[in-house]
Amino acid sequence: MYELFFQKFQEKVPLTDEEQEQIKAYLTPKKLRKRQYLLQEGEVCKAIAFVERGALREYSVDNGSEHILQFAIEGWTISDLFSFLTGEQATYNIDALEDAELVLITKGAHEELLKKQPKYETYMRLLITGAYIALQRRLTSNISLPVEERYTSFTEMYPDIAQRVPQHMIASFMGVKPETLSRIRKKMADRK
Amino acid sequence: MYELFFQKFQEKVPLTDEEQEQIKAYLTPKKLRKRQYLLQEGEVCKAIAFVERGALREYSVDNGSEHILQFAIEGWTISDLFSFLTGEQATYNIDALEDAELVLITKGAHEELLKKQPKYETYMRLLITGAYIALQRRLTSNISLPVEERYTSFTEMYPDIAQRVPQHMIASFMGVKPETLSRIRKKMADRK
DNA sequence: ACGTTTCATTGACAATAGTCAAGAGTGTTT
DNA sequence: AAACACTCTTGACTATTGTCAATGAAACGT
Repeated sequence: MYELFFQKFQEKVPLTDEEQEQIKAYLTPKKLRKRQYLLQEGEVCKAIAFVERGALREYSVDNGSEHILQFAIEGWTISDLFSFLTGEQATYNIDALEDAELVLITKGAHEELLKKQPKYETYMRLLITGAYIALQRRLTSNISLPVEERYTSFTEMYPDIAQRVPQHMIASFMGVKPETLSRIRKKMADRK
Repeated sequence: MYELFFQKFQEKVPLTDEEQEQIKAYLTPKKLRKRQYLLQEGEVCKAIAFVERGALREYSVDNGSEHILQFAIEGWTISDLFSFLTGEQATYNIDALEDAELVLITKGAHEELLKKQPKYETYMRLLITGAYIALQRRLTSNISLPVEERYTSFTEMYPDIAQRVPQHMIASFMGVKPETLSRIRKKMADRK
């Protein structure tokens, strides 16, 4: 249990067996069925979730239309960090696209681990730094590139997600309508 | 010297006088004239820069057109983090929009401080976490909202930047052409 | 104070993306 | 097997944004 979680952890920060056991004591397993919510807008986000198996999405809703901020498959971490850290209401929803097994770090666990295990703080710092750099790149491509090129680089960067997730969600992730993405794919196919 | 740097630091992590002196020893002051580069695409980013005075921008260039990823005025931190951390070539440019005074944390200083001063690591973690949350919000508004609403929330969120920076750079930051922003502003003005 | 560059605005037109509606194909449930 | 929900595609039309070019105003450097 928690194999993938500790594999990813140790890629960033190596741990002794004792340290691993110590951290393990703070983790909570959770299973989620397809379509089940992990978090709904308006609630307070009570945990950071690491995905051991399955696929989730994080999205906001605006006039009834959904905008996907993030996907998370095996090995990824997902949360509404702002709500988690401040205790304010969440502005995002998180739900399961496939049946999923998660490792939760609750708020209490997070605070204790920060106090007691310096390597946890280092891991968190590196995790967020990586997420920040990835997000900068995504934003850069969003303001710089035409939709077609954004789609191409998405499928190249995340071929696994592109296959597992419905197209209209990829459109939503990219910030365009499903019809638009469909037409772009057609144009790309016609050129070949 | 470094007043604002330590003010911002202590807002996140309080320091004793000795700790402050210890950290101060690792910092490097730097002045930049308007239009001068702090970093050019292709170089390796050698420092994280904190702005004591003045204004900078970070941007990428794509077919001759510039796309602004970030502004940084007094109290903000700016860097090509990916290049800084990995030693790879920078993909962004950073230059001064106004004469500026900076506090630099060089790569060597960063590594030493991480080893010797746990509060520095905590500060970095909190700094990047805040930047990450802000970036998530910006991306959400980019994929969710029409240009006009993005412009309004930009001017409300950063009225100081909106005043100090040329309009075409705000357009670039938002991912639209200067003509488009100009027309949107006209439409907003006409409605009143 | 001068000439030069940078900026913002506007117009005419082209390209791109959104909207609304219909239909076909899948897979699931009962 | 029939009914249903979900997904993707396509067409016709609208709205938004980009492109190119010109102009006037402001800011800048010397």
